[in-house]
Amino acid sequence: MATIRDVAKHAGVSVATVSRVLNETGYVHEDTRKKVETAIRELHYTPNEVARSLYKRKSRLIGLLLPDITNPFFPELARGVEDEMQENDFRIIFGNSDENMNKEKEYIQTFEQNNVVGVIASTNHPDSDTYRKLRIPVVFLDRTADNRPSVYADGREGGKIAAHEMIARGSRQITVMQGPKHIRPAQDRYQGAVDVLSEQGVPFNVIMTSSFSFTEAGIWAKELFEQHPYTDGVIASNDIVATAVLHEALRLGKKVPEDLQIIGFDDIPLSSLLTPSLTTIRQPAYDMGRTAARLLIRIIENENIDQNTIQLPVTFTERETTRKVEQHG
Amino acid sequence: MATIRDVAKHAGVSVATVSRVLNETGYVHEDTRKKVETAIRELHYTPNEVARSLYKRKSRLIGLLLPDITNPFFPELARGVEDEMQENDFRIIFGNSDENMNKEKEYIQTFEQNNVVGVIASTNHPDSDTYRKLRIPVVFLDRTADNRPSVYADGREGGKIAAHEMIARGSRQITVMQGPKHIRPAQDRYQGAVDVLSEQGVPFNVIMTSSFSFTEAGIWAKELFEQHPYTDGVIASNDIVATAVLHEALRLGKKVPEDLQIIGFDDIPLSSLLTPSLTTIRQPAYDMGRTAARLLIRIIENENIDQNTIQLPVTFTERETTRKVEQHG
DNA sequence: CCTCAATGTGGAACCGGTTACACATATAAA
DNA sequence: TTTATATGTGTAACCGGTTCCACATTGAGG
Repeated sequence: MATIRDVAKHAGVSVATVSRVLNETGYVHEDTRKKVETAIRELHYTPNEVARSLYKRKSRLIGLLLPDITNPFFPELARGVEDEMQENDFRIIFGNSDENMNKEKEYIQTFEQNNVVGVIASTNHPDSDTYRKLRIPVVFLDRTADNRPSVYADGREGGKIAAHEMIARGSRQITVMQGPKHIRPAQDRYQGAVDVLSEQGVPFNVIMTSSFSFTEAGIWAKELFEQHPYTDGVIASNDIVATAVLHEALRLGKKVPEDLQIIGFDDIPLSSLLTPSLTTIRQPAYDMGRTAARLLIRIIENENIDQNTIQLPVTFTERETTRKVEQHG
Repeated sequence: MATIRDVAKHAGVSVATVSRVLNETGYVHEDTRKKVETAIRELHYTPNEVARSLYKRKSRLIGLLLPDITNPFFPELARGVEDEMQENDFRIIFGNSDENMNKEKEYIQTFEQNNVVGVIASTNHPDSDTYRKLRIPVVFLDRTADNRPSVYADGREGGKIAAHEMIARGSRQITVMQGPKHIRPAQDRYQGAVDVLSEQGVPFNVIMTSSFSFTEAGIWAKELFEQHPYTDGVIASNDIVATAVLHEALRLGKKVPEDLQIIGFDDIPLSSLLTPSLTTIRQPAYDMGRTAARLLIRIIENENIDQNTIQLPVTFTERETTRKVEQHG
């Protein structure tokens, strides 16, 4: 690999000059620039980012920490982040945390050790020391932290909408699936739904779940219908469990949406391809990723930020696991 | 951030000594080691990986290049790679190529510039200069290249199995969906299926598709039934299009598997949650990822490799979009 | 008691960039 | 003509680690 000194020698100038043309800083005579550029081309030179990063104490890398990329919601998020970062010449060191604080810590440490300029993290503990002590800008994604940069969708509102729509469509024996306790957005959704249901005096049951994994989703679906065989409406904690519930319901011979309505959460890509296609509370995952990336870049580049925490809207995405609401008027 | 010199001063030794205890190289007196370790702890010192990487010309980073993490097959792959790497103290710089040679080049360049020790890539052009000239070990994942390290599943065999099983289950008007031309594994599957169908003299049609995206999958499904309304068996190029075909078939009122059988490819997590659940040719994605990571690590660590290219088996995963085959005997 | 190998430690060069500073030259203003 | 300023370039220190080499010191073997 050619170094800047090779280029300098080849072009008959000093390394400082080469560095200047590389970075377009300081004065460089037009003729000199040409010579240097030729040398760079001839030697196929590309600057060593590591050396650069060492001196500047800043790389062009950012750290991305997500719970589990195997959950189809997160690839969308990741893709949004990546596309925006790519366009701005930042690259990504990526890790899955499995919602596990130790793994998180390990990754955050790696990020620091590699001089990343910023971090985007979906963590359940934004207030932990790990983040408080971090001297690198962080944007929390799909999570909130008071007054720290974050991009998220309004889970509580989503839960409320789900409950409202479920009631409006006539379900009266609703089951709410409470997502994993330690996952904040899951709890928000749950709370939102429960609030509305209580307020409206609609009876409901709760099924607790402890993960979002595909393998376990089926188990909870079974559990649901064993414990509450007569539910006529399920508000699921995300589209994965909603899919499992739908699957189990059909297996049991229930008619969806006639006997049973289901509302999911997230709107993962497959939701619209299910049969019946899944009614869900959509989160604009890709946009969230892009927005978070954009926010982080602005922070890194020291632009002044008008808005630290950005909330993106959730939208009720009506498909076929809910009945049509009667037109009034 | 504390540096090695801070630690040295604090412990009353030279930086060389600190480095020795850090790396467990050379001779260090037990008492000295203790002093240094205390200093490290007291200053919360962690070595700067960038400085290390600069001198050694090797980091603890590896580059992972996948086509599109939004396709549910790849997160499994990625997860396998990550888990194995994590356990061996390697971290990942990640990028999506969108099967686009320019993006690939860009990422490979970033990888080099950041001194990654190895690369895992799903590329359709393993023989391009980009990879030929790369002086960093590469393992091709989900792709083959003669005699270069690679981990993949036997797509051709998968295609054959699909065709055989389809025939064995009585479909006689088979439609094979030919995946994107530029994606090698897709073509292998296609070829495998076509070979068997031709050989057995079973008539079939072909639908060409040009991507694996969710949004377009629906379009091809529609196209399929417009052009070949009487097909009684679809061999899809992957589970995404298979899902779309299933969706469209049900929408058209077809009975699956009675009127129409469908076989997918990959076995993405959602396949088993569809109704009817999807019969598919399973690729052990997670294992493929782990295996590729393991292979790369062995190459990096210069262990001698008995087997350069590792082929993992595909398995016919019988579910509900195919009929039971009659028991003979 | 002497010699040599094993043990223990520090100084300084090095990795490949960036940049502060010194120094020269050309040009414009006084 | 003198002086201030803009333009152009090079030398060397620096970023924070690792490692080569030189230089003790210690202990075993002869």
